Amino acid sequence: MPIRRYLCDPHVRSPNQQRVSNIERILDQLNPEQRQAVTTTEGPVLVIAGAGSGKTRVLTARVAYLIASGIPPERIVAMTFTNKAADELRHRIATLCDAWSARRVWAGTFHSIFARLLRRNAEHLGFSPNFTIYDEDDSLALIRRLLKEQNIDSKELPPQAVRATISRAKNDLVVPEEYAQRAGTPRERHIATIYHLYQRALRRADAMDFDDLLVNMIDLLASSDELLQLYQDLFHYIHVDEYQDTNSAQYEVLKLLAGGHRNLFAVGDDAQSIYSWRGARIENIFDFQRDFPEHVLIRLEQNYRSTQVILDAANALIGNNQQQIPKKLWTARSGGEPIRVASFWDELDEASGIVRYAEELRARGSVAAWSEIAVLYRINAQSQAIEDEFRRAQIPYRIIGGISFYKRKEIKDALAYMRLLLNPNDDEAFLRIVNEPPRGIGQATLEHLQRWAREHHQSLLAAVQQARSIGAIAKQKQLVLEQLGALVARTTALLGTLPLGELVHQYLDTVGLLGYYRSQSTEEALDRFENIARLIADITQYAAQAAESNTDASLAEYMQHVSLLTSVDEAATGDAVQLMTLHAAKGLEFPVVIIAGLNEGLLPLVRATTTERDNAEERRLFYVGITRARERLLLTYARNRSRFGLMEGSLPSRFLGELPQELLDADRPDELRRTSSRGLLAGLPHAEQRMQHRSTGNGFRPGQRVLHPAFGSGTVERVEGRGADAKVRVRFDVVGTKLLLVRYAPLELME
DNA sequence: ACACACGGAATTTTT
DNA sequence: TTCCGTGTGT
Ligand SMILES: Nc1ncnc2c1ncn2[C@@H]1O[C@H](COP(=O)(O)OP(=O)(O)OP(=O)(O)O)[C@@H](O)[C@H]1O
Repeated sequence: MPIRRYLCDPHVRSPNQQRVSNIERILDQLNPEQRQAVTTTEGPVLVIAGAGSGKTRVLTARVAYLIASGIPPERIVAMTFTNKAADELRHRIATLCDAWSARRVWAGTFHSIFARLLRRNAEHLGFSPNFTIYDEDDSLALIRRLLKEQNIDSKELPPQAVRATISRAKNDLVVPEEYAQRAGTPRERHIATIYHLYQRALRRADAMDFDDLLVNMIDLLASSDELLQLYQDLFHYIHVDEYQDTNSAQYEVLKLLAGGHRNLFAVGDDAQSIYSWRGARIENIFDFQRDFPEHVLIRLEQNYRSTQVILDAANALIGNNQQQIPKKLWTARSGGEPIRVASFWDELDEASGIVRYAEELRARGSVAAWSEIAVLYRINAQSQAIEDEFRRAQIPYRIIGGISFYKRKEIKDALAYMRLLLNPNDDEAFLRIVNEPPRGIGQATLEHLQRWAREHHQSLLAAVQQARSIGAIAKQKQLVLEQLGALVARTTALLGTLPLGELVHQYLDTVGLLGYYRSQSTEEALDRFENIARLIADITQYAAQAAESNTDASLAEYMQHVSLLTSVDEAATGDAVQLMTLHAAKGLEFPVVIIAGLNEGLLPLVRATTTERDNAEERRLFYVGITRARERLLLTYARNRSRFGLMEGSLPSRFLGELPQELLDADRPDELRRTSSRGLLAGLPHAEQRMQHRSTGNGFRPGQRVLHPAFGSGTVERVEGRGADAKVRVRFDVVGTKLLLVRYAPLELME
């Protein structure tokens, strides 16, 4: 069936003065290659280009160009990596075109755009429009419950591992049946069972997890020709930013949506692919070329962001990766400050060194604002020391990502109460709040309740509303439960009749959550109380804003917004140094970038399961970090780092040795030299080299002598399981036998 | 049902 | 060091 093509050639339309000048304005800011990418509006276009070459700028300009050419904004989709990036895109569109268009463009993460579409069409898939989006905690709690029901010991099969496996299966488009068929080991068969039950439970709870938002979107489009046609036609121009980090499920949807018109525009850089652990496939770049053979491939080669020095360092580093798409990248900004490589005694010293560096830049006037400085690190835990130092120096700083406000316990409890108003089948939410504040409902009562609910095919909330008929539960508790149920029902009926903030306030008050925290005098309780107050204020503000812009001010809308927030989305306030992980820095740029913790084992992060492929990804991660910098780069490492509260010697990262030494201004240049040319083991101390052998195949065998930093030496007695979840029973010479998870335990093989 | 102490094990990255 | 999860006592 041919798809109706949308008329969009600007030359065919009546030349409107305003429009033409807009188009000129948009194209003026681009170089010829960029312009080609923007004006090639029909058919598939793939832009593969290095860091800072203007990929995001091109994508934005293209959306603006289409709008200026008369394409209705609601027919344009732009998939971004974060909501914040989507907001920025909208903002740019508002300037380049107009605010009305900016609001109507479909800009957002895959997850948030799909969530919208799924709500509109929920019935097609047997969900209600108010379905709940389960976050990781909800999934995990559910999986724990299922494991218990199946009498599977959570030590044998860690819930987290099950969750990760299921998530990965979904992103790879492996459905439960298929997973079950492929399951070979007992462990896999257990996971297959849980996977199946998990999906059934989600359905019953009228809930989807993050991954379902992708999978169900595919199901939706695949299940109905009519819907597929509708959306193929509506979304006439599809854009994808950070294409190198899309996964199979996302690509599948793109193929479906672009199947008719084939107007798919993707920008990416294979050298910046850093989410393979989440199912991202660099191969999607090649699949694009295979599946859209008529595509136009565009390369951008000028970097507008960084100095020559920074770019040279980045290029040299990434050259150490074997497999990559060759790219040229040059900059007109010749020269530049050398890259400082600072060495410190330990991480505290390192943190204060970082703060001193920031202070100096500011004092010298090299930066005009704190926000021009970013501190990047590999893992969130590293932020602590740095944070403390900034606080001590009274320099404003802001942590991007980390533990989000919305992940705090009291906030999640409050949100769970709210979830029940929208979705009475949300058992996970119910279990979260049933005894929060404490109502004297314990395990025994809950088991009775759950049994009754299961036997009567009712949700827990529904069960509670008829608690009096559950004989197994003590009279007094029946009453408590029934009250709770009635309260939820009553509030649900009030939805839409009261201003949202007021309703939530009242609800959380009557339900006893506010009073619970208010009545305790501990600092922690006070904190929690204030956080909930902040949440209510946030809701009130959200509702007001929504009312102002004439969009839906409903609770459902707010909950959706909150569920799909990404860690970097929280709004910036004031002038502050930015602290974040290297992952969170993707797509950003700063005049000054400080990368902390350039230590072997930390960047690259080495774990028991580390492979050479992981290592290449660590290198890309460092590449992303370096290329965020415009003017100045400071790289730091510590010669000692504490692990488990124990100080240990630590070596500078092998990656430092991969940077051209003439670009560096290093405290201890001799330390950075490459010990041997290449390979996973290069530059590792002896103990760590031995440790590596384990992951490269020389596994544990009974009788093998091993060394553990805390338990000392011992002998392997037994090996259970294989791969990531293998366990070893070790009889230590001093402390006796222990069962250790190979993946985590810092065990070394001894000769 | 719940508060508390104890012991044991361990540190990724996040839509 | 700090987080869990389990077990104990009220
Ligand atoms: N033609 C141009 N003229 C002037 N500045 C440009 C041009 N193209 C891009 N820039 C600037 O270069 C910087 C990098 O652009 P952008 O973020 O779009 O690159 P990118 O390829 O998406 O980067 P990355 O992949 O590293 O995130 C931005 O500050 C942008 O404004």
